[in-house]
This record gives sequence, C-alpha cells and structure tokens, in this order.
Amino acid sequence: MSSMIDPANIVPKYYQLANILRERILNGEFSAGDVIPSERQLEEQYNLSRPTIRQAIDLLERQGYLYRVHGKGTFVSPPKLQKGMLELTSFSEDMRSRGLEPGQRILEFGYVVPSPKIAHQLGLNAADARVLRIKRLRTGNDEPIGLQDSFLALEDNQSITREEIENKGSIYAMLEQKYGIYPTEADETLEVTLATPEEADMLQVPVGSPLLLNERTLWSQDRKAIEFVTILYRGDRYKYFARLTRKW
Amino acid sequence: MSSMIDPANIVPKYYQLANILRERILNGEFSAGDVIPSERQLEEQYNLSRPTIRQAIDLLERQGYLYRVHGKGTFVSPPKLQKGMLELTSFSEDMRSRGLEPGQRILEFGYVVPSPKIAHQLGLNAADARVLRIKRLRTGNDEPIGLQDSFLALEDNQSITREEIENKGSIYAMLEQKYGIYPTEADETLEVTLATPEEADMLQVPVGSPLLLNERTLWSQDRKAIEFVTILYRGDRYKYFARLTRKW
DNA sequence: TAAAATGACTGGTAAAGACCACTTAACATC
DNA sequence: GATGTTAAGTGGTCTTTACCAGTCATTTTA
Repeated sequence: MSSMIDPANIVPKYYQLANILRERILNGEFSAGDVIPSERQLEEQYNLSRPTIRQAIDLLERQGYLYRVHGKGTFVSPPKLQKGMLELTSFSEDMRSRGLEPGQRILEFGYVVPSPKIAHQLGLNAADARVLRIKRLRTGNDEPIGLQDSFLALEDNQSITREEIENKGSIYAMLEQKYGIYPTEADETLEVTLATPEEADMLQVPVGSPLLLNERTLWSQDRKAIEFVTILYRGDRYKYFARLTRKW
Repeated sequence: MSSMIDPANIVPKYYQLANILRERILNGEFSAGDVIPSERQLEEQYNLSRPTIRQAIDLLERQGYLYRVHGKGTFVSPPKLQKGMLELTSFSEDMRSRGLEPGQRILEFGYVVPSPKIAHQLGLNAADARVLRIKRLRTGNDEPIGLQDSFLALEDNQSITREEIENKGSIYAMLEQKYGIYPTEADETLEVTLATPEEADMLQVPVGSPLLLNERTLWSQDRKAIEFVTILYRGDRYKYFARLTRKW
C-alpha cells in the first residue's frame, strides 16, 4: 500500500485518494490499459464509502488518468491521453515542453488606454479603463520565435513591475503567486498573416513571410477577463498544439 | 415551472434536471450572474435528493453554464463562457457555426495501406492494417475553403460507403448514429505552409499562397484512435477557433 | 453440440441524513 | 458609532443503504 487516508487532514478524503491513485499510476504500479481495483475493493482497502471512492475516480477521469467501462471496470488511460486534458500553457511553459530555453526582450511596458477592440475583449469600458501593455520579443534558444503583445486588466490593488517580468518571465506564474488568480478558460484563434516590414525586422524573416497569428482572451477562476494577448509566430519555427476534449 | 422530472423515464433524473435547468437558463428565466435556487430549494421543487441535485449542477458546471461560490450560492455563467467547454467540431458544424453552408467534392475514396506516419498516429501496425481514406474539397457557400484528407481506422464489422458520405457530409454524425462511437478527445496541431501547384489549383489560390495546415488525431470514448485527418485551409478565408479550459 | 439462462462480477443512479466551512446580515456589546 | 458575536443561509464532504444496468464466464437446457 503506497499510502493511506488521513482523516484529520484538511484535504478532503476523495482528494487524498485521487492523489494516492494518481501516484500508483505514475509509479507504474498500474499501467496503461490495466484494470484498477473495483470500487467495492477500494472501499475496503481505504476504508471509505463508495460515493467518496467514486468522487476520487470522477476526478481522475476528468483529468484523463482513468476511464470507466460499465460492467467491466475502471482502466488506466494510455499515456498519450494523460498529462491533464489541455494545458493553458504560457509561452515559457510552451517552450520548455518543446525542449527550448525560453527568453525574452521587453519592447514596451506601461499603462495605456485600450483600443475599442481590446476593451471589448476584456469586457471593459474603453473610457475610464487603463490596461497594462507588455510587448515582448520571445525567443527559444535565443532564436526569435514570436512577437507577443499582451494587455492585462488588473484590479486597482494589483500591480506588476517591469523587474518582475524580467526576472520571472511568466506573467501567469506571477499572478498566481501574488494574487491567487489563475487562468481557467480561454478563447483562442489562429490565422495566417504576412510579415510587415517592422515584424519582419523583429523576427528576422523576409518581409511578406507567412506568420501564425494567435489571439487569446483569458479568464480567471472567478470569470473575470484577465488578459488579451496576440502572439505572432514565425511560420517556419512554430507549430501550435492543442488537446481538445468533450467529456460531459 | 418549466417541466418536471419523470421517474419512469429511462433518462437519469440528474440528467433530466440538468436539461430543465439549462432550458431555464437559455430561456432567460435566469440570466448571467443570477443566483439560481439553492440546492435545498431545488430538492423541494423537484422532489429529488440533494446528491441528485448536486449531480445535475456538477454537470452544468462542467458544461460551463453555472458556477458555485461556497457560502453564497450557485450562479449563472456569463454567456461568453457558455456553449460547452470546447467543441470538437466537424467541418460541417464548423461552417454552420460561422453562418456558411458547408459543401464538399469527394476526390478520393477507398481503402489503403497507411503510411508509417499515419499508422503511428492511429496506433496501428502498418503491415496488416488498412484504413479508409477520404479526400475531399470542402466548401463554404460554394467557395473552396479547405482540402481535407481523412484516414479512418474502422473495425472489421464497420463500414462507410461513398453514398453515405455524399448524403450526410459529416463522418462523425454517421459514426455516432451507426455504431454509437463518437469523438471525445483530440490532439491538434496548426502550422503555416505554402500552397503547392496542386493545392493551389484545388483551392483556387496562387501557387505559394500561405495556407493553414491543421492535423488532428481523434479518439473515441473507449480511447481507440478513430481518425487521423489533415485539413489545409486557405489562409485568407479561414480562422481557427478553440475554447480552452482547465477546470479540475 | 449449440443455444439459452443463470449468477456473480462491474459501474450507474438514487435516497436520506449528518456535519463542516464559508458568507452575510442582524444583533448585541463596548 | 464602531466592533464583535451570533444565527441562518449557502455549498462541500462523507456515510450508509439500495437497487438498476451492463459484461462475461459458467451452467443449464434444447
């Protein structure tokens, strides 16, 4: 037995159980395609009621670790489908997952009055709003990859400094640490554009080269718009990836 | 009261309740930001136990219609975030959601031995496998939009005819009706390419025009790979859209 | 021998009751 | 008047119990 449930722990039992089971999967005790113990067996093993067991399995099913087959059992998902559904990756996370070292050069930093389009995307009144604009050249292994133009809707009591951006790199990691807000939902579009002279210069490609334009609006867990960001990727160096799901 | 629970119905009660509540939201009875009746109130209104009520609300929460706040209540999500997570849209659904009438011209149809890359994507042994290849020119309002090349991994007892494709249009709708399999998960990549002479001819664009290449592997609810498909979109006519989430 | 029924497993749905944790507003106190 | 306190409301967790609905190997039956 890898571990047991601690009734005194503040962490809910179903959550503790989910963690234990996830461990047992990741440790290789259960591997892809294996049946895990039935709900009745887990009930005995961990001394929990079946609803609690089911709650834990529900969680792991939504996270992509397990899937159930009525009448047969609960099985471990193939590794392809693990790693948590879909990741709202920041540029930094994205680069690292591709084995590249993320870097950046800050081109603009400061508060601006948002354009009507951006105000609309962020659900703000253009009139009295001000948003933090951060424009950066993003690199992977020191090669230019994308031009990122970010517009952040911060609350009055929230702030981000240029230094923090320079040190941390990831805005999301910072918002999470400082204010406990993190992205939970995003609308994203991708389309093809051709490099303007200015863009071509920054990205070090010929004028008119095909680029991948990614626009994204991000919402936090309390349903407030956090950010509207556009990223212009070099067409020859970047491939967008997403994992889609529909499991209701 | 819009409707009541039918205990005799084969549809689970929690599912019936979720449908009723979704109706009440979409009808405008509850609007964005409103509190819906508390779980105890719903318990009385619909004569159900609280676990059942919670199961229904869980479902609507995952679908993005509601969100809960501990100690305060359950609220209707802003319309932006409704419409269910992320939709694995077929080309047909995709076009219709953009207000365009989907059309197609079948270019190739038949069983082929998959290339190593495609066999790998579908988790097959290239040697003894055969997959159904369907290559189509897809149109919106009769204008060419994309070149779709689809490779389907069908079971021995499953088949799709050219006529069915011509009449139905959507492969997914057909697989669901005939065999009860439907896509639940997909890996998707997008990148920029330039039109080859052949592609340019089909899509009616100049040779070398920028195109958006979308590659997708689809899995069914039982985690079997269903399809690997590439779609080459005209860069000037198509914008990819996705809604991303991370709500565990 | 082959088909049909059985039974023992699996997960799926549902009820009723209890207590905890968070939020809010009304109330009592200083 | 400002400040704590309390109580009632909310969703969050958990147990116990029951029965339904698929799956599959075994047994019975034709």
